[in-house]
Amino acid sequence: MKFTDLNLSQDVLQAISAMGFEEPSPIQAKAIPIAMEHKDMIGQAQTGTGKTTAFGVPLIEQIDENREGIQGLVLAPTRELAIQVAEELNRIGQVKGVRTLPIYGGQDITRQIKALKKRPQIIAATPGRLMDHMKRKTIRLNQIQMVVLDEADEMLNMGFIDDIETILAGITSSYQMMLFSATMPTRIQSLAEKYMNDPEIVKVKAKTMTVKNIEQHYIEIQEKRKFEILCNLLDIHSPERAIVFGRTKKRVDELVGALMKRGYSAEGIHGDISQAKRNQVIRRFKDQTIEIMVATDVAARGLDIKGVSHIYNFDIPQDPESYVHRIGRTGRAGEKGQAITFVTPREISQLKTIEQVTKTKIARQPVPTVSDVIEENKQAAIEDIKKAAEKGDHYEYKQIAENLLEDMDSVTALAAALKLLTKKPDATPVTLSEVPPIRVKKDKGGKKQKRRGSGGHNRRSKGRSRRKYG
DNA sequence: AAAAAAG
Repeated sequence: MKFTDLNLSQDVLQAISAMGFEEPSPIQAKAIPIAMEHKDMIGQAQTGTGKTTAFGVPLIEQIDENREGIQGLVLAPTRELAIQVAEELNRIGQVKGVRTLPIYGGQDITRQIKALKKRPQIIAATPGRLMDHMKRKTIRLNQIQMVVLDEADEMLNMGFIDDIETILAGITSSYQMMLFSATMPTRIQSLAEKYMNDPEIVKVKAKTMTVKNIEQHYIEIQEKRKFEILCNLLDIHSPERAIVFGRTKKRVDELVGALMKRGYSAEGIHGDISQAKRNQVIRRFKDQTIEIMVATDVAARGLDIKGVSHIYNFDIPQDPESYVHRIGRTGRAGEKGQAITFVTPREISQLKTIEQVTKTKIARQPVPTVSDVIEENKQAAIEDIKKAAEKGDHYEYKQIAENLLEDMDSVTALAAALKLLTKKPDATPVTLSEVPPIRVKKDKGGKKQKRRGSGGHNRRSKGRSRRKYG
């Protein structure tokens, strides 16, 4: 099947082909025709299945670019995701002239208000800031024709369901709705029942859900040795782009510091880092100014960055779902990817759970040693010499080399040069502070945790007492 | 216990 079989406008087809797409992914092939008939739709699809284009194409097609007012609304759980969705929609809508504006917290609101005055037809938003605009009446939702809930289960996990309901209640026009979610918990189902009109359900089969082109391994390792081993792995793999996932914000900060101390180009991203900085880190990671991005789970979901060759779970993820999302940042668009998870002996049972739930075998890998690194560096030095020899711009060195060979034999000279070229592993000492252990959820059959009744908004008091030190 | 999201 081709995009040209989907009854799309010339403008959209041209934009898609400029983006380098020819064949729709399974979810796109199913979702686009349904949505084009103005039907409500639920898409159960994991990360990396081409969801954004699946809702983006019908969304853009249905926009009247000559009309004023916001006609399309996409809600996403994280700011980065909102930005990324807006970028993708802008690409799809480029030829047709449909403009999408990202609306998210942490960015100067007057700047957003100014941008809203330029009349985007679509906004891609995180819930909090959108509600802020609604209260300020700087956004009108009386022209909305299509609403998309992206990563709905994650928005549920993050406690956005009430916000979503508030937002939906604030839309005065009638609209078509598309909902995307990797899982379908009851609360999502009831949300769908309440707000959707006889939705068609599109599932992407488990086969395409599992991420086949990602090599998955784990290394059993003591907490204290994690950093050394991470460095060894980075040296051996020399990844094009790598994401290192840590469990806490503090952990991420410390890892970045430690990596930089060892001379790696790494920057961190987590919820306490300013939004401007977060955006900058993503940009720098994309354009390869930095090779390593260290992140909390803020970057686990949905981020679509090309050329992420390696994922390192420095700390094992909380739950199987998080695992799937984290490793899904690699192996995108048919590329190959490697995911390596550090597991301390006490965390082995969690790894087993991940294997069971994801129905994949995660193979154990031996701990890479310093001599592995040196071996790898030797190979790299050899490659460098070969490449330089092929390049042939070393004319000025030839005479020196010949002089040198009068004093010693060629093997000795080359061996010495190779030794000099072989990088030594950096052993700058670093210490990371301890990370609090994960409390393992025990599901003692039947007793389900329930949310407290309505009005049970968990508000944090300002003067919340905090234990200082011991 | 931690993370995200409105300041």
